[in-house]
Amino acid sequence: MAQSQPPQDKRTDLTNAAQALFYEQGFGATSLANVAERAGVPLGNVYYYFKTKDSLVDAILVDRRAQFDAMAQQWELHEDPKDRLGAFLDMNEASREMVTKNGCPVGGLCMELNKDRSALGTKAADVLRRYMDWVTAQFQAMGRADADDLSARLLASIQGAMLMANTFHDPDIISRELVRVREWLDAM
Amino acid sequence: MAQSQPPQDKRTDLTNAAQALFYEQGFGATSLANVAERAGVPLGNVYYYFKTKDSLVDAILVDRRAQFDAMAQQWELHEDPKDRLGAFLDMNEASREMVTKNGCPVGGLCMELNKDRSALGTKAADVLRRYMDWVTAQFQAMGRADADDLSARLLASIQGAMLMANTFHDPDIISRELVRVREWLDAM
DNA sequence: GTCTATACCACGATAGAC
DNA sequence: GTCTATCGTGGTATAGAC
Repeated sequence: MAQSQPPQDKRTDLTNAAQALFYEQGFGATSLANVAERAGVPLGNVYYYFKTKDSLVDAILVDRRAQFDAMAQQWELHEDPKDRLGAFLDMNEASREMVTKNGCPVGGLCMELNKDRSALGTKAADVLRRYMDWVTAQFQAMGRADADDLSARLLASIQGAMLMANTFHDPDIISRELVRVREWLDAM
Repeated sequence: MAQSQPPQDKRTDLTNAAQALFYEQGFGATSLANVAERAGVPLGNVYYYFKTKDSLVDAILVDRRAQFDAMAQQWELHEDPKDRLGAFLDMNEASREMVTKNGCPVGGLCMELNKDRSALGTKAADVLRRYMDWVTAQFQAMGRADADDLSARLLASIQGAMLMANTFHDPDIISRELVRVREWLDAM
């Protein structure tokens, strides 16, 4: 009974390595040998934890969703939904340097996995959908009837700023867009 | 002297096929065999026109720039710079179904080629930069001192809407964003 | 559960006949 | 200029000893 599933550590090492590499290089450009090396695990052993490469990216998509849920839980400590959205914007501001280097972790996967692979594309979209739903909920709490539209607008402006910041290597594009979003929110 | 360089047709067939496939599937996911087949050219012959796969995507980047220049030339028939930007928005509205299926042709390449390949990433960024510069020029013609910032804002909102429309398979995200951009422009 | 060796295939690129 | 055949590499995935 003791330690029925103890070597989950290795599995975690693999998902962490994969998450980093898929983000930095993209899914297609990352080999399982890369992941194994970064995780300090022999290549052959990867297949004990993940039958296919697809199932590995599937696992990191689940991780990303859980990471969002954990952050959202913190943001929801604010009473005012407007402050919750402000906390969400703070997170985006804090990650601007990373995003300028490698793009949006979620948006990048959505774009790449939607290119051909309908199965994985849908699962990547589910992660972004989680962002959408949460932001929508905040606008609803603010009593806005057009919460869904406002949410799409907020996320689109951030996604676009992240893509341009990444393309032009300029983190200020993100900062300036976030300032505008804050003004727009404050005026509501 | 007659027909000194007549078989440029085959080269054009190859770049057209590559442009379509890189857009639909991404650069990394498209093999030269795919391109050759789509163009109706035997695989080995591809290398007569393009020494490497990189030089092929390089050529289609040049094409995309030329395609933009040709469109911009049309838009500039409008006297009022605000109308020129309106024509640019019309183009985006017209391509919303295509973008919903496969994402932004320029943004997609910028994201993918910026992931690892610094050389090609810069060249892809140059295409988006061309959009930026043109939009900036219109805002300058409108007498706006913050033309560069306004341009980044306009393009970011469109890029973000395109990414979300593609992710969620919903072209209306693009249309709604374009309506807002038009209102924002009209109020200037 | 772990790791080595390897099967198998697809890709980019080249050689060389025509 | 065109096309076939193929080389070499590197990828996913598996077999099987430990």
